[in-house]
Amino acid sequence: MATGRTHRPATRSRGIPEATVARLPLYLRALTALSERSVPTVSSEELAAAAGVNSAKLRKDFSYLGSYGTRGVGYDVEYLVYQISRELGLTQDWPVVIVGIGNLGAALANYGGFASRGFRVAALIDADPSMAGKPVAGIPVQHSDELETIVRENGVHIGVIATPAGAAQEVCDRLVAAGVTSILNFAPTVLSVPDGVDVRKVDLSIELQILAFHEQRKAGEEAAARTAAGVPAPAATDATTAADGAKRTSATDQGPDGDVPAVMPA
Amino acid sequence: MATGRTHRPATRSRGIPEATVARLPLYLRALTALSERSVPTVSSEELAAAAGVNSAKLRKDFSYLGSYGTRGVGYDVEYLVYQISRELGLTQDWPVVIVGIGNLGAALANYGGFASRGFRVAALIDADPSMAGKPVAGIPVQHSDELETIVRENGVHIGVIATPAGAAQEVCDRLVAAGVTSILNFAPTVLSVPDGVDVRKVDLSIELQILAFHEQRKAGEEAAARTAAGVPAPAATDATTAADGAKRTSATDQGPDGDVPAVMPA
DNA sequence: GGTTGTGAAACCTTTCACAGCG
DNA sequence: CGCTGTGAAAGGTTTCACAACC
Repeated sequence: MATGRTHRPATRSRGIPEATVARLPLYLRALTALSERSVPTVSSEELAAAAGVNSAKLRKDFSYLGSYGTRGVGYDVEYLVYQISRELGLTQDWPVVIVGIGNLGAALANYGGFASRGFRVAALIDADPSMAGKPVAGIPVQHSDELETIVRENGVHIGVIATPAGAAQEVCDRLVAAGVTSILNFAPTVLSVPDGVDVRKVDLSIELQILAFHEQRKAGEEAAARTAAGVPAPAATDATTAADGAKRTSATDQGPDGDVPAVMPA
Repeated sequence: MATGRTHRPATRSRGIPEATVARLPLYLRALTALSERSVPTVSSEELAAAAGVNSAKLRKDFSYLGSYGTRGVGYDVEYLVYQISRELGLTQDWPVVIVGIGNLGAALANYGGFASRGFRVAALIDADPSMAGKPVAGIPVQHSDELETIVRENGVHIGVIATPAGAAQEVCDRLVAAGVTSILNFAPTVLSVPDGVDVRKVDLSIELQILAFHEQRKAGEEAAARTAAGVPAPAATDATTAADGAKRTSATDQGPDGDVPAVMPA
Protein backbone atom coordinates (compact mmCIF):
# COMPACT_ATOMS: atom_id res chain seq x y z
CA MET A 1 0.00 0.00 0.00
CA ALA A 2 1.76 3.00 -1.29
CA THR A 3 -0.52 5.35 0.51
CA GLY A 4 1.53 8.27 1.62
CA ARG A 5 0.15 9.47 4.88
CA THR A 6 -3.11 8.02 6.00
CA HIS A 7 -1.32 6.29 8.74
CA ARG A 8 -0.95 9.08 11.08
CA PRO A 9 1.18 7.79 13.97
CA ALA A 10 -1.64 7.21 16.39
CA THR A 11 -2.75 10.82 16.43
CA ARG A 12 -3.34 11.07 20.13
CA SER A 13 -6.27 13.01 21.36
CA ARG A 14 -8.78 14.05 18.78
CA GLY A 15 -8.28 10.66 17.16
CA ILE A 16 -11.83 10.18 15.98
CA PRO A 17 -12.32 6.87 14.14
CA GLU A 18 -13.42 7.09 10.53
CA ALA A 19 -16.51 5.05 11.27
CA THR A 20 -17.53 7.62 13.83
CA VAL A 21 -16.87 10.55 11.52
CA ALA A 22 -19.09 8.94 8.92
CA ARG A 23 -21.94 8.83 11.40
CA LEU A 24 -21.66 12.35 12.77
CA PRO A 25 -23.64 13.84 9.87
CA LEU A 26 -26.40 11.37 10.64
CA TYR A 27 -26.57 12.46 14.25
CA LEU A 28 -26.41 16.05 13.19
CA ARG A 29 -29.41 15.63 10.93
CA ALA A 30 -31.44 13.97 13.66
CA LEU A 31 -30.43 16.62 16.16
CA THR A 32 -31.32 19.41 13.78
CA ALA A 33 -34.78 17.96 13.42
CA LEU A 34 -35.15 17.84 17.20
CA SER A 35 -33.85 21.35 17.48
CA GLU A 36 -36.48 22.56 15.05
CA ARG A 37 -39.14 20.99 17.21
CA SER A 38 -37.58 22.79 20.17
CA VAL A 39 -36.80 19.56 22.01
CA PRO A 40 -34.32 20.52 24.72
CA THR A 41 -32.69 17.16 25.51
CA VAL A 42 -32.50 13.63 24.15
CA SER A 43 -31.33 10.34 25.55
CA SER A 44 -28.89 8.22 23.62
CA GLU A 45 -31.70 5.75 23.09
CA GLU A 46 -34.02 8.28 21.47
CA LEU A 47 -31.39 9.92 19.36
CA ALA A 48 -30.06 6.58 18.23
CA ALA A 49 -33.51 5.55 17.07
CA ALA A 50 -33.91 8.80 15.15
CA ALA A 51 -30.55 8.37 13.48
CA GLY A 52 -31.05 4.70 12.77
CA VAL A 53 -28.18 3.29 14.82
CA ASN A 54 -28.01 1.61 18.17
CA SER A 55 -27.50 3.49 21.36
CA ALA A 56 -24.28 1.85 22.50
CA LYS A 57 -22.64 2.83 19.26
CA LEU A 58 -23.91 6.35 19.55
CA ARG A 59 -22.60 6.74 23.07
CA LYS A 60 -19.24 5.39 22.08
CA ASP A 61 -19.15 7.77 19.14
CA PHE A 62 -19.92 10.74 21.35
CA SER A 63 -17.33 9.66 23.85
CA TYR A 64 -14.69 10.39 21.24
CA LEU A 65 -15.86 13.97 21.05
CA GLY A 66 -15.86 14.48 24.77
CA SER A 67 -18.34 14.16 27.60
CA TYR A 68 -21.21 16.24 26.39
CA GLY A 69 -24.05 14.41 28.11
CA THR A 70 -25.52 14.40 31.59
CA ARG A 71 -26.04 11.09 33.31
CA GLY A 72 -29.61 10.39 34.18
CA VAL A 73 -30.74 13.07 31.76
CA GLY A 74 -29.30 12.83 28.28
CA TYR A 75 -27.78 15.29 25.86
CA ASP A 76 -28.55 18.94 25.38
CA VAL A 77 -29.74 19.20 21.80
CA GLU A 78 -28.46 22.66 20.97
CA TYR A 79 -25.12 22.08 22.55
CA LEU A 80 -24.60 18.84 20.71
CA VAL A 81 -25.59 20.40 17.40
CA TYR A 82 -22.91 22.98 17.94
CA GLN A 83 -20.23 20.52 19.03
CA ILE A 84 -20.81 18.18 16.12
CA SER A 85 -20.97 21.03 13.62
CA ARG A 86 -17.71 22.31 14.91
CA GLU A 87 -16.11 18.90 14.82
CA LEU A 88 -17.20 18.43 11.21
CA GLY A 89 -15.96 21.85 10.29
CA LEU A 90 -19.40 23.15 9.39
CA THR A 91 -19.19 26.31 11.38
CA GLN A 92 -17.31 27.83 8.51
CA ASP A 93 -18.80 27.80 5.07
CA TRP A 94 -17.26 25.84 2.28
CA PRO A 95 -17.46 27.10 -1.26
CA VAL A 96 -18.02 24.15 -3.60
CA VAL A 97 -17.91 23.87 -7.36
CA ILE A 98 -19.95 21.37 -9.31
CA VAL A 99 -18.49 20.29 -12.61
CA GLY A 100 -20.74 18.66 -15.18
CA ILE A 101 -24.22 20.10 -15.23
CA GLY A 102 -26.31 17.31 -16.67
CA ASN A 103 -29.30 15.93 -14.87
CA LEU A 104 -27.18 14.86 -11.95
CA GLY A 105 -25.28 18.10 -11.72
CA ALA A 106 -28.55 20.00 -11.82
CA ALA A 107 -29.98 17.76 -9.13
CA LEU A 108 -26.98 18.50 -6.97
CA ALA A 109 -27.21 22.21 -7.62
CA ASN A 110 -30.84 22.17 -6.58
CA TYR A 111 -30.27 20.03 -3.55
CA GLY A 112 -31.24 22.01 -0.51
CA GLY A 113 -29.13 19.97 1.86
CA PHE A 114 -26.01 21.80 0.79
CA ALA A 115 -26.86 25.31 1.70
CA SER A 116 -28.51 24.26 4.92
CA ARG A 117 -25.22 22.83 6.10
CA GLY A 118 -22.01 24.75 5.72
CA PHE A 119 -21.83 24.45 1.96
CA ARG A 120 -22.28 27.09 -0.68
CA VAL A 121 -22.35 26.36 -4.38
CA ALA A 122 -19.77 28.82 -5.61
CA ALA A 123 -20.08 27.87 -9.27
CA LEU A 124 -21.50 25.46 -11.79
CA ILE A 125 -19.16 24.46 -14.57
CA ASP A 126 -19.85 22.63 -17.80
CA ALA A 127 -17.85 21.92 -20.94
CA ASP A 128 -20.78 22.56 -23.25
CA PRO A 129 -20.52 26.16 -24.54
CA SER A 130 -24.25 26.27 -25.17
CA MET A 131 -24.84 25.84 -21.44
CA ALA A 132 -22.80 28.89 -20.57
CA GLY A 133 -24.88 31.58 -18.95
CA LYS A 134 -27.92 29.37 -18.55
CA PRO A 135 -29.04 29.56 -14.95
CA VAL A 136 -29.47 26.31 -13.04
CA ALA A 137 -30.84 26.58 -9.55
CA GLY A 138 -30.42 30.31 -9.93
CA ILE A 139 -26.73 30.10 -10.67
CA PRO A 140 -25.43 30.76 -14.17
CA VAL A 141 -23.41 27.91 -15.63
CA GLN A 142 -19.85 28.82 -16.55
CA HIS A 143 -17.64 27.28 -19.16
CA SER A 144 -14.84 24.91 -18.19
CA ASP A 145 -12.29 27.36 -19.48
CA GLU A 146 -12.98 29.33 -16.33
CA LEU A 147 -12.40 26.41 -14.02
CA GLU A 148 -8.99 27.40 -12.74
CA THR A 149 -9.95 31.02 -12.28
CA ILE A 150 -13.12 30.15 -10.42
CA VAL A 151 -11.39 27.76 -8.07
CA ARG A 152 -8.60 30.18 -7.28
CA GLU A 153 -10.68 33.28 -6.89
CA ASN A 154 -13.21 31.62 -4.63
CA GLY A 155 -10.70 29.69 -2.59
CA VAL A 156 -12.51 26.46 -3.40
CA HIS A 157 -11.17 23.37 -1.67
CA ILE A 158 -14.00 20.98 -2.40
CA GLY A 159 -15.06 19.95 -5.88
CA VAL A 160 -17.90 17.76 -7.08
CA ILE A 161 -17.49 15.84 -10.31
CA ALA A 162 -20.71 14.92 -12.08
CA THR A 163 -19.35 14.59 -15.59
CA PRO A 164 -19.42 11.52 -17.80
CA ALA A 165 -16.76 8.96 -16.93
CA GLY A 166 -14.55 9.93 -19.81
CA ALA A 167 -14.08 13.49 -18.65
CA ALA A 168 -13.69 12.83 -14.95
CA GLN A 169 -9.95 12.32 -14.71
CA GLU A 170 -9.11 15.44 -16.66
CA VAL A 171 -11.51 17.53 -14.65
CA CYS A 172 -10.04 16.05 -11.52
CA ASP A 173 -6.51 16.91 -12.56
CA ARG A 174 -7.47 20.48 -13.31
CA LEU A 175 -9.34 20.89 -10.06
CA VAL A 176 -6.41 19.57 -8.10
CA ALA A 177 -3.92 21.70 -9.98
CA ALA A 178 -6.02 24.74 -9.19
CA GLY A 179 -6.05 23.98 -5.49
CA VAL A 180 -8.90 21.59 -4.74
CA THR A 181 -7.98 19.00 -2.11
CA SER A 182 -11.26 17.15 -1.60
CA ILE A 183 -13.31 15.61 -4.35
CA LEU A 184 -16.71 14.02 -4.40
CA ASN A 185 -16.84 11.85 -7.49
CA PHE A 186 -20.08 10.71 -9.10
CA ALA A 187 -18.47 9.48 -12.29
CA PRO A 188 -17.94 5.75 -12.47
CA THR A 189 -14.17 5.90 -12.59
CA VAL A 190 -11.29 5.45 -10.23
CA LEU A 191 -9.57 8.79 -10.01
CA SER A 192 -5.83 9.21 -9.66
CA VAL A 193 -4.90 11.99 -7.32
CA PRO A 194 -1.72 13.17 -5.68
CA ASP A 195 -0.97 12.45 -2.11
CA GLY A 196 -2.95 14.58 0.26
CA VAL A 197 -6.09 14.81 -1.82
CA ASP A 198 -9.21 13.05 -0.53
CA VAL A 199 -11.63 11.40 -2.88
CA ARG A 200 -15.02 10.03 -2.04
CA LYS A 201 -16.99 8.15 -4.61
CA VAL A 202 -20.71 7.73 -4.99
CA ASP A 203 -21.75 5.16 -7.48
CA LEU A 204 -25.35 4.43 -8.20
CA SER A 205 -24.86 1.23 -10.04
CA ILE A 206 -22.61 -0.16 -7.33
CA GLU A 207 -25.28 0.41 -4.73
CA LEU A 208 -27.80 -1.41 -6.85
CA GLN A 209 -25.45 -4.30 -7.39
CA ILE A 210 -24.98 -4.72 -3.68
CA LEU A 211 -28.73 -4.77 -3.24
CA ALA A 212 -29.01 -7.33 -6.00
CA PHE A 213 -26.57 -9.55 -4.19
CA HIS A 214 -28.69 -9.59 -1.08
CA GLU A 215 -31.87 -9.86 -3.06
CA GLN A 216 -30.58 -12.91 -4.84
CA ARG A 217 -29.56 -14.39 -1.55
CA LYS A 218 -33.05 -13.95 -0.20
CA ALA A 219 -34.47 -15.77 -3.18
CA GLY A 220 -31.92 -18.51 -2.74
CA GLU A 221 -32.70 -18.87 0.91
CA GLU A 222 -36.39 -19.17 0.32
CA ALA A 223 -35.87 -21.85 -2.21
CA ALA A 224 -33.26 -23.65 -0.13
CA ALA A 225 -35.15 -23.34 3.10
CA ARG A 226 -38.09 -25.27 1.67
CA THR A 227 -36.13 -27.62 -0.50
CA ALA A 228 -33.68 -29.14 1.92
CA ALA A 229 -31.91 -31.05 -0.84
CA GLY A 230 -33.10 -28.69 -3.51
CA VAL A 231 -31.69 -27.52 -6.77
CA PRO A 232 -27.99 -26.66 -7.13
CA ALA A 233 -29.10 -23.12 -6.64
CA PRO A 234 -26.48 -20.46 -5.85
CA ALA A 235 -25.87 -22.06 -2.49
CA ALA A 236 -27.68 -20.10 0.14
CA THR A 237 -25.07 -18.35 2.14
CA ASP A 238 -24.93 -18.15 5.84
CA ALA A 239 -27.38 -15.59 6.91
CA THR A 240 -25.77 -12.52 8.27
CA THR A 241 -27.83 -10.42 5.92
CA ALA A 242 -31.36 -9.75 6.87
CA ALA A 243 -33.08 -10.75 10.00
CA ASP A 244 -31.82 -9.42 13.19
CA GLY A 245 -34.22 -7.58 15.36
CA ALA A 246 -37.57 -8.92 16.40
CA LYS A 247 -40.52 -8.35 14.15
CA ARG A 248 -40.24 -4.66 14.81
CA THR A 249 -40.97 -2.37 11.96
CA SER A 250 -38.62 0.34 12.94
CA ALA A 251 -35.34 1.06 11.36
CA THR A 252 -32.56 -0.14 13.54
CA ASP A 253 -29.32 0.38 11.84
CA GLN A 254 -29.73 2.12 8.62
CA GLY A 255 -26.72 4.30 8.78
CA PRO A 256 -23.14 3.55 8.09
CA ASP A 257 -22.06 0.06 8.44
CA GLY A 258 -19.10 -0.95 6.52
CA ASP A 259 -18.62 -0.32 2.89
CA VAL A 260 -18.66 1.69 -0.22
CA PRO A 261 -17.32 5.18 -0.55
CA ALA A 262 -14.68 6.30 1.83
CA VAL A 263 -12.07 8.84 2.31
CA MET A 264 -8.80 7.95 0.88
CA PRO A 265 -5.88 10.16 1.56
CA ALA A 266 -4.79 9.20 -1.86
CA MET B 1 -29.08 -9.13 19.31
CA ALA B 2 -32.54 -10.55 19.07
CA THR B 3 -31.62 -12.44 15.99
CA GLY B 4 -34.90 -13.23 14.36
CA ARG B 5 -34.21 -15.94 11.88
CA THR B 6 -30.55 -16.24 11.12
CA HIS B 7 -30.70 -19.71 12.48
CA ARG B 8 -30.07 -21.66 9.38
CA PRO B 9 -27.91 -24.76 9.98
CA ALA B 10 -24.81 -22.69 9.61
CA THR B 11 -24.64 -23.19 5.86
CA ARG B 12 -20.90 -23.30 5.76
CA SER B 13 -19.09 -22.19 2.65
CA ARG B 14 -20.13 -19.15 0.67
CA GLY B 15 -19.91 -16.80 3.63
CA ILE B 16 -18.76 -13.76 1.73
CA PRO B 17 -17.96 -10.80 3.99
CA GLU B 18 -19.94 -7.63 3.43
CA ALA B 19 -16.78 -5.65 2.79
CA THR B 20 -15.94 -8.02 -0.02
CA VAL B 21 -19.42 -7.87 -1.52
CA ALA B 22 -19.16 -4.10 -1.60
CA ARG B 23 -16.00 -4.35 -3.66
CA LEU B 24 -17.15 -6.92 -6.17
CA PRO B 25 -18.90 -4.32 -8.33
CA LEU B 26 -15.64 -2.41 -8.44
CA TYR B 27 -13.73 -5.40 -9.68
CA LEU B 28 -16.48 -6.14 -12.12
CA ARG B 29 -16.25 -2.70 -13.60
CA ALA B 30 -12.49 -2.94 -14.00
CA LEU B 31 -12.77 -6.39 -15.51
CA THR B 32 -15.44 -5.29 -17.94
CA ALA B 33 -13.15 -2.56 -19.17
CA LEU B 34 -10.35 -5.08 -19.66
CA SER B 35 -12.74 -7.41 -21.40
CA GLU B 36 -13.70 -4.68 -23.84
CA ARG B 37 -10.05 -4.19 -24.64
CA SER B 38 -9.82 -7.93 -25.20
CA VAL B 39 -7.26 -8.41 -22.48
CA PRO B 40 -7.22 -12.14 -21.75
CA THR B 41 -5.68 -12.25 -18.28
CA VAL B 42 -4.74 -9.96 -15.41
CA SER B 43 -2.60 -10.30 -12.36
CA SER B 44 -3.97 -9.34 -8.98
CA GLU B 45 -1.58 -6.43 -9.01
CA GLU B 46 -2.85 -4.99 -12.28
CA LEU B 47 -6.50 -5.54 -11.51
CA ALA B 48 -6.09 -4.07 -8.06
CA ALA B 49 -4.57 -0.93 -9.52
CA ALA B 50 -7.43 -0.61 -11.99
CA ALA B 51 -10.01 -1.02 -9.27
CA GLY B 52 -8.22 1.25 -6.83
CA VAL B 53 -7.54 -1.25 -4.06
CA ASN B 54 -4.45 -3.13 -3.03
CA SER B 55 -3.60 -6.53 -4.35
CA ALA B 56 -3.58 -8.45 -1.10
CA LYS B 57 -7.11 -7.34 -0.42
CA LEU B 58 -8.19 -8.28 -3.88
CA ARG B 59 -6.72 -11.74 -3.62
CA LYS B 60 -8.32 -12.29 -0.26
CA ASP B 61 -11.63 -11.14 -1.70
CA PHE B 62 -11.40 -13.55 -4.59
CA SER B 63 -10.42 -16.35 -2.28
CA TYR B 64 -13.92 -16.15 -0.81
CA LEU B 65 -15.41 -16.82 -4.20
CA GLY B 66 -13.19 -19.77 -4.93
CA SER B 67 -9.89 -20.38 -6.64
CA TYR B 68 -10.38 -18.75 -9.98
CA GLY B 69 -6.81 -17.76 -10.70
CA THR B 70 -3.75 -19.54 -12.03
CA ARG B 71 -0.54 -19.26 -10.09
CA GLY B 72 2.24 -17.72 -12.03
CA VAL B 73 -0.24 -16.33 -14.54
CA GLY B 74 -3.16 -14.41 -13.07
CA TYR B 75 -6.91 -14.43 -13.63
CA ASP B 76 -8.82 -15.15 -16.80
CA VAL B 77 -10.77 -11.97 -17.43
CA GLU B 78 -13.86 -13.45 -19.06
CA TYR B 79 -14.15 -16.18 -16.53
CA LEU B 80 -13.89 -13.80 -13.63
CA VAL B 81 -16.45 -11.46 -15.15
CA TYR B 82 -18.82 -14.35 -15.29
CA GLN B 83 -18.13 -15.60 -11.79
CA ILE B 84 -18.51 -12.21 -10.19
CA SER B 85 -21.65 -11.43 -12.16
CA ARG B 86 -23.14 -14.67 -11.04
CA GLU B 87 -22.15 -14.08 -7.45
CA LEU B 88 -23.76 -10.65 -7.50
CA GLY B 89 -26.87 -12.02 -9.12
CA LEU B 90 -26.43 -10.02 -12.28
CA THR B 91 -26.92 -12.89 -14.67
CA GLN B 92 -30.62 -12.39 -14.27
CA ASP B 93 -32.15 -9.05 -14.94
CA TRP B 94 -33.73 -7.03 -12.21
CA PRO B 95 -36.69 -4.83 -12.95
CA VAL B 96 -36.38 -1.62 -10.96
CA VAL B 97 -38.81 1.21 -10.35
CA ILE B 98 -37.72 4.76 -9.71
CA VAL B 99 -40.08 6.85 -7.64
CA GLY B 100 -39.78 10.62 -7.74
CA ILE B 101 -38.83 11.96 -11.12
CA GLY B 102 -37.22 15.27 -10.33
CA ASN B 103 -33.73 16.11 -11.47
CA LEU B 104 -32.27 13.25 -9.53
CA GLY B 105 -34.84 10.73 -10.66
CA ALA B 106 -34.27 11.82 -14.24
CA ALA B 107 -30.54 11.50 -13.80
CA LEU B 108 -31.02 7.99 -12.51
CA ALA B 109 -33.35 7.09 -15.35
CA ASN B 110 -30.78 8.31 -17.85
CA TYR B 111 -27.89 6.63 -16.14
CA GLY B 112 -26.45 4.11 -18.52
CA GLY B 113 -24.82 2.05 -15.83
CA PHE B 114 -28.11 0.44 -14.97
CA ALA B 115 -28.99 -1.20 -18.21
CA SER B 116 -25.43 -2.27 -18.84
CA ARG B 117 -25.54 -4.35 -15.68
CA GLY B 118 -28.43 -6.58 -14.89
CA PHE B 119 -30.88 -3.78 -14.23
CA ARG B 120 -33.87 -2.65 -16.24
CA VAL B 121 -35.90 0.41 -15.42
CA ALA B 122 -39.38 -1.07 -15.39
CA ALA B 123 -41.15 2.17 -14.59
CA LEU B 124 -40.81 5.78 -13.54
CA ILE B 125 -43.31 6.97 -10.99
CA ASP B 126 -44.14 10.46 -9.80
CA ALA B 127 -46.85 11.99 -7.68
CA ASP B 128 -47.27 15.03 -9.91
CA PRO B 129 -50.21 14.40 -12.28
CA SER B 130 -48.79 16.82 -14.81
CA MET B 131 -45.77 14.57 -15.23
CA ALA B 132 -47.90 11.59 -16.18
CA GLY B 133 -47.21 10.44 -19.71
CA LYS B 134 -44.19 12.67 -20.13
CA PRO B 135 -41.32 10.55 -21.34
CA VAL B 136 -38.06 10.67 -19.42
CA ALA B 137 -35.16 8.73 -20.84
CA GLY B 138 -37.65 7.28 -23.28
CA ILE B 139 -39.92 5.93 -20.56
CA PRO B 140 -43.29 7.54 -19.88
CA VAL B 141 -43.75 8.66 -16.29
CA GLN B 142 -46.67 7.05 -14.49
CA HIS B 143 -48.68 8.41 -11.64
CA SER B 144 -48.17 7.14 -8.10
CA ASP B 145 -51.67 5.71 -8.08
CA GLU B 146 -50.29 2.98 -10.28
CA LEU B 147 -47.44 2.11 -7.95
CA GLU B 148 -48.85 -1.07 -6.49
CA THR B 149 -50.03 -2.35 -9.84
CA ILE B 150 -46.69 -1.64 -11.50
CA VAL B 151 -44.70 -3.35 -8.78
CA ARG B 152 -46.90 -6.42 -8.77
CA GLU B 153 -47.27 -6.83 -12.49
CA ASN B 154 -43.57 -6.46 -13.15
CA GLY B 155 -42.43 -8.55 -10.23
CA VAL B 156 -40.29 -5.68 -8.99
CA HIS B 157 -38.14 -6.43 -5.96
CA ILE B 158 -35.90 -3.38 -6.04
CA GLY B 159 -37.13 0.16 -5.69
CA VAL B 160 -35.30 3.47 -5.87
CA ILE B 161 -36.64 6.40 -3.89
CA ALA B 162 -35.69 9.83 -5.22
CA THR B 163 -38.54 11.82 -3.74
CA PRO B 164 -38.32 14.72 -1.33
CA ALA B 165 -37.69 13.67 2.27
CA GLY B 166 -41.28 14.23 3.28
CA ALA B 167 -42.66 11.67 0.87
CA ALA B 168 -40.02 8.99 1.29
CA GLN B 169 -41.49 6.99 4.15
CA GLU B 170 -44.92 6.73 2.59
CA VAL B 171 -43.49 5.70 -0.74
CA CYS B 172 -41.33 3.19 1.05
CA ASP B 173 -44.29 1.69 2.88
CA ARG B 174 -46.24 1.33 -0.32
CA LEU B 175 -43.33 -0.22 -2.18
CA VAL B 176 -42.80 -2.72 0.59
CA ALA B 177 -46.48 -3.54 0.87
CA ALA B 178 -46.52 -4.21 -2.85
CA GLY B 179 -43.63 -6.62 -2.65
CA VAL B 180 -40.39 -4.66 -2.86
CA THR B 181 -37.69 -6.06 -0.57
CA SER B 182 -34.68 -3.90 -1.45
CA ILE B 183 -34.64 -0.14 -1.45
CA LEU B 184 -32.08 2.38 -2.55
CA ASN B 185 -32.90 5.59 -0.76
CA PHE B 186 -31.73 8.99 -1.94
CA ALA B 187 -34.01 10.96 0.32
CA PRO B 188 -32.36 12.33 3.44
CA THR B 189 -34.45 10.31 5.87
CA VAL B 190 -34.08 7.20 7.92
CA LEU B 191 -36.63 4.76 6.59
CA SER B 192 -38.51 2.32 8.76
CA VAL B 193 -38.94 -1.03 7.12
CA PRO B 194 -40.06 -4.44 8.24
CA ASP B 195 -37.64 -7.19 8.97
CA GLY B 196 -36.21 -8.74 5.84
CA VAL B 197 -36.16 -5.59 3.76
CA ASP B 198 -32.77 -4.16 2.87
CA VAL B 199 -32.23 -0.44 2.65
CA ARG B 200 -29.19 1.32 1.31
CA LYS B 201 -28.90 5.03 1.62
CA VAL B 202 -27.04 7.49 -0.53
CA ASP B 203 -26.77 10.94 0.90
CA LEU B 204 -25.03 13.73 -0.91
CA SER B 205 -24.77 16.10 1.95
CA ILE B 206 -23.35 13.44 4.24
CA GLU B 207 -20.56 12.74 1.79
CA LEU B 208 -19.71 16.40 1.64
CA GLN B 209 -19.70 16.70 5.39
CA ILE B 210 -17.23 13.88 5.68
CA LEU B 211 -15.00 15.62 3.17
CA ALA B 212 -15.32 18.83 5.12
CA PHE B 213 -14.13 17.08 8.24
CA HIS B 214 -10.93 15.95 6.57
CA GLU B 215 -10.51 19.25 4.81
CA GLN B 216 -10.71 21.07 8.09
CA ARG B 217 -8.20 18.73 9.59
CA LYS B 218 -5.78 19.45 6.77
CA ALA B 219 -6.06 23.15 7.41
CA GLY B 220 -5.47 22.60 11.10
CA GLU B 221 -2.40 20.54 10.47
CA GLU B 222 -0.85 23.08 8.19
CA ALA B 223 -1.32 25.84 10.66
CA ALA B 224 -0.04 23.80 13.56
CA ALA B 225 2.92 22.37 11.74
CA ARG B 226 4.45 25.79 11.19
CA THR B 227 3.35 27.37 14.43
CA ALA B 228 4.73 25.03 17.05
CA ALA B 229 3.15 27.01 19.86
CA GLY B 230 0.66 28.67 17.59
CA VAL B 231 -2.88 29.84 17.96
CA PRO B 232 -5.47 27.88 19.90
CA ALA B 233 -6.64 26.59 16.56
CA PRO B 234 -9.06 23.65 16.48
CA ALA B 235 -6.56 21.49 18.28
CA ALA B 236 -4.17 20.39 15.66
CA THR B 237 -4.05 16.70 15.32
CA ASP B 238 -0.78 14.95 15.49
CA ALA B 239 0.60 15.94 12.15
CA THR B 240 2.39 13.51 10.02
CA THR B 241 2.21 16.46 7.80
CA ALA B 242 5.08 17.21 5.57
CA ALA B 243 6.66 15.07 3.01
CA ASP B 244 6.55 11.42 3.75
CA GLY B 245 4.79 9.52 1.03
CA ALA B 246 6.37 9.13 -2.35
CA LYS B 247 5.47 11.73 -4.89
CA ARG B 248 3.34 9.24 -6.77
CA THR B 249 0.25 10.50 -8.40
CA SER B 250 -1.63 7.27 -8.59
CA ALA B 251 -4.74 6.38 -6.73
CA THR B 252 -4.11 3.68 -4.25
CA ASP B 253 -7.19 2.88 -2.33
CA GLN B 254 -10.12 4.75 -3.55
CA GLY B 255 -12.69 2.09 -3.13
CA PRO B 256 -14.61 1.02 -0.13
CA ASP B 257 -13.08 1.59 3.17
CA GLY B 258 -15.37 1.71 6.03
CA ASP B 259 -18.40 3.88 6.18
CA VAL B 260 -21.52 5.40 4.90
CA PRO B 261 -24.31 3.52 3.23
CA ALA B 262 -24.73 -0.09 4.01
CA VAL B 263 -27.20 -2.84 4.00
CA MET B 264 -29.30 -2.88 7.02
CA PRO B 265 -31.39 -5.87 7.84
CA ALA B 266 -33.99 -3.43 8.97
C1' DG C 1 -34.76 6.13 39.60
C1' DG C 2 -32.43 6.88 34.90
C1' DT C 3 -28.72 7.49 31.68
C1' DT C 4 -24.00 8.34 30.42
C1' DG C 5 -19.23 6.96 29.64
C1' DT C 6 -16.11 3.28 29.01
C1' DG C 7 -13.10 -0.80 29.75
C1' DA C 8 -13.13 -5.42 27.95
C1' DA C 9 -14.80 -8.94 24.81
C1' DA C 10 -16.34 -10.22 20.42
C1' DC C 11 -16.25 -9.53 15.83
C1' DC C 12 -14.84 -7.95 11.33
C1' DT C 13 -11.39 -6.21 8.03
C1' DT C 14 -6.97 -5.42 6.30
C1' DT C 15 -2.27 -6.42 5.82
C1' DC C 16 1.71 -9.37 6.04
C1' DA C 17 4.45 -12.82 4.39
C1' DC C 18 5.23 -17.05 2.49
C1' DA C 19 4.11 -21.84 1.14
C1' DG C 20 2.46 -23.91 -2.86
C1' DC C 21 1.75 -24.41 -7.49
C1' DG C 22 1.92 -23.62 -12.58
C1' DC D 1 10.70 -17.65 -11.74
C1' DG D 2 6.08 -15.43 -10.97
C1' DC D 3 1.79 -15.13 -8.97
C1' DT D 4 -2.00 -17.01 -6.39
C1' DG D 5 -4.14 -18.47 -2.16
C1' DT D 6 -4.16 -18.27 2.70
C1' DG D 7 -2.86 -18.82 7.60
C1' DA D 8 -1.58 -15.64 11.09
C1' DA D 9 -0.88 -10.99 12.93
C1' DA D 10 -2.42 -6.43 13.28
C1' DG D 11 -5.82 -3.04 13.33
C1' DG D 12 -10.37 -1.27 13.50
C1' DT D 13 -15.39 -1.45 14.86
C1' DT D 14 -19.26 -2.94 17.38
C1' DT D 15 -21.39 -4.77 21.29
C1' DC D 16 -21.64 -5.89 26.12
C1' DA D 17 -22.29 -4.78 30.62
C1' DC D 18 -21.62 -2.12 34.46
C1' DA D 19 -19.47 1.44 37.39
C1' DA D 20 -20.03 6.22 37.89
C1' DC D 21 -22.86 9.88 38.30
C1' DC D 22 -26.95 13.13 38.24
